[in-house]
Amino acid sequence: MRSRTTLADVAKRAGVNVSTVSRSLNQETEGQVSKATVKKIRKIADEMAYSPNTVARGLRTRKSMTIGVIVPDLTNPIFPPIVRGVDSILFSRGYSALVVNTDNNAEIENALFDSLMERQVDGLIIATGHTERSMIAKYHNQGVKAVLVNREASGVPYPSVIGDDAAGIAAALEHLAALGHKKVLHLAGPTVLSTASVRSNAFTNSAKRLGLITKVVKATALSVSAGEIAMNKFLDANPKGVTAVLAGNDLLALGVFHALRKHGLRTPQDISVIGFNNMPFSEDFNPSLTTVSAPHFEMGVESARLLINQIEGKVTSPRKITLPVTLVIRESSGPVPKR
Amino acid sequence: MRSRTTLADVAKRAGVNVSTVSRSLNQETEGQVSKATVKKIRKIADEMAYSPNTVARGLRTRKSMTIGVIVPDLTNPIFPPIVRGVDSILFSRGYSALVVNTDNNAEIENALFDSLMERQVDGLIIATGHTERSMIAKYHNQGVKAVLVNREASGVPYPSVIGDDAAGIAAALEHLAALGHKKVLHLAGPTVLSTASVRSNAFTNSAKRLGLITKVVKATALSVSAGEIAMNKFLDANPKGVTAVLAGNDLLALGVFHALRKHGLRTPQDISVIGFNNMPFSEDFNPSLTTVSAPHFEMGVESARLLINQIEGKVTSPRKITLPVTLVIRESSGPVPKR
DNA sequence: TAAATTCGTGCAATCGATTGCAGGCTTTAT
DNA sequence: ATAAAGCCTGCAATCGATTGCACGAATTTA
Repeated sequence: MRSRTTLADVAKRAGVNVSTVSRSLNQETEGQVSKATVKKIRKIADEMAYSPNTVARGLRTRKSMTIGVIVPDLTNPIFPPIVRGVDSILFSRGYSALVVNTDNNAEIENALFDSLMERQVDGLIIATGHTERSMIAKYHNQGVKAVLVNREASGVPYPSVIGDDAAGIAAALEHLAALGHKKVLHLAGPTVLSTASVRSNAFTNSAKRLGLITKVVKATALSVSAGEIAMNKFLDANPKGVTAVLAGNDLLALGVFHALRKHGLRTPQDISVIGFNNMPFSEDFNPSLTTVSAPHFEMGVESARLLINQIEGKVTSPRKITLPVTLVIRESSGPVPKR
Repeated sequence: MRSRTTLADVAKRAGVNVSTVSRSLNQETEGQVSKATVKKIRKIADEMAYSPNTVARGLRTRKSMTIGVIVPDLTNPIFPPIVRGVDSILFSRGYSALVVNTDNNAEIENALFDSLMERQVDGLIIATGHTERSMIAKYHNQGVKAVLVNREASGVPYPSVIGDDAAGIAAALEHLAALGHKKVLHLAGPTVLSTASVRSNAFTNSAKRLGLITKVVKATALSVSAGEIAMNKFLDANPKGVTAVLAGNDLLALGVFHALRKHGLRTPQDISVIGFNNMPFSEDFNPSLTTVSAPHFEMGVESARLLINQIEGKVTSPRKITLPVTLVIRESSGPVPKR
């Protein structure tokens, strides 16, 4: 890389001290310099295509203008919208995002955390879902500013942004009940993941209120293959156990589709399926997936706002933002089959 | 953020100069310090949980250990795998990736480029597809190290990593020809995007070789909605014009599905559809999509390798890496309908 | 044994910004 | 007219590392 023009270069050409150049180019300090000088220096800086060295500035100001965004896996389609939401706010405020993937692995997460700290990130947006509090506690002990997104955060010392999972689950179950379903399976994710346990609890509560007969099975991960395996196992044991499945997320629901197909069952004629997230392309599945739509982009936006407020010491923002979700009814849910 | 322990802190506790600490902790320079001292300092540094300040180091060494990754849009599902491939290599070599989205907008791309330069990135991985050379030329003029990924790069001064699009298109057309198709439509992306124009040319060549009757229509973007709009228009004009469609990518193919459904046509009974990329979940579309599978993760891996070699001045690597692609036959392609 | 190396460590400059302090020059107030 | 206040600008320290150079001590060589 060719070396770029520095403050000193501009200063020399303008015949002034670097400090004057620095003050002239900075919004907050230009008042300390005469209008004429500011104008002259701005012009010269423009001509020389000066642009500040963020690294040098960061060293002096102890602010890197960089935010670490910790997600489990970017190839899970709910995360790109969150990241883009985060980015949209960060960029407009001059920050950049350093996105890292943990693959839900604590060891990797630790290494990534260290790497982010070495890079002097100004804060963290955490979208990983482990209920394990120790990691979060560690961050907090080190005085790290952070916001949690898309994960429950009760008892945790950070603000959070989540979708209204309980309301979403309730809406889904009401929809199934209205279609006449009485026996419903919840295919839950592993309870160590916070979204999984929240949705699982919501399922139990709502189902009881609606008087539904329920079963719950747990998948070992929030993935298509884990969903397929768990559902295959369930169907082998209880071929006619339920008329509907509420999955912990859309990936699990997709796994359910695969399992049902393998068992020769049709959706929704034999069994209805509902997912959660309304992830991209869920409308294009076969059949299109009834699911609870969560506002991932907005979640990213709000979490970035919260974090920046925290960093810049603005008024204390709400500790917890819950965004509304909506049930999107598509082909995969239908009336309970007639006997 | 609480301030972290610095070299000076360790030095004071060890009763030595910072330079000795620095040399002791660095792989390449520890030979300059006595074994005993190294051991003692390492121990103290460990106890004090010292970890280097990348910003300060970067200022001095003029290396930020950061790479800019420029993509059009992270929510396009082919990019997350590329990014993760890039990341897997970068992380293992101590680099971090700063991923930015241009939305195919030149103005935004310029602003992001400037921002990346200010952050002193050591190099760029460019996955945006504009055939526009000016931007790339500008990068090169500024002495920026870069690698292009998933885009044609002939006449451009940077190495590149691409899938073998021509072979993929050929395989797809041979498959259609074998199924008896004679009249095939190519739904191309906008020619300003390099992948679109490469595939379009490959289509024309292969089709001629196979003796197919062809039509080509261009969508205004590589997106589902652009594909749907273009295909609707085509079907309105030529209801029975072709028996198969080869789309420029999977998103366009999905748009074709939508348009066909709207026109009451079945896939593949009435019209076969083939996509390109084998993006995640294309196997779950309705019907599952026959498509050309491109190794996106590996493309990310190879591009990161190429870039690091370039940065670290290793042996000149090949200028262009072409990775093999494979046709994945699924439900959306079938025999030509009988009259 | 003396000279020449080698070894281990410290000193101080450097990377490119920001910023407290000081001082010269105007301007305003008395 | 003179003191007080304000306005500009420069000097120099600082952020936390890396690294060329120097120098005394230890080791090798002749």
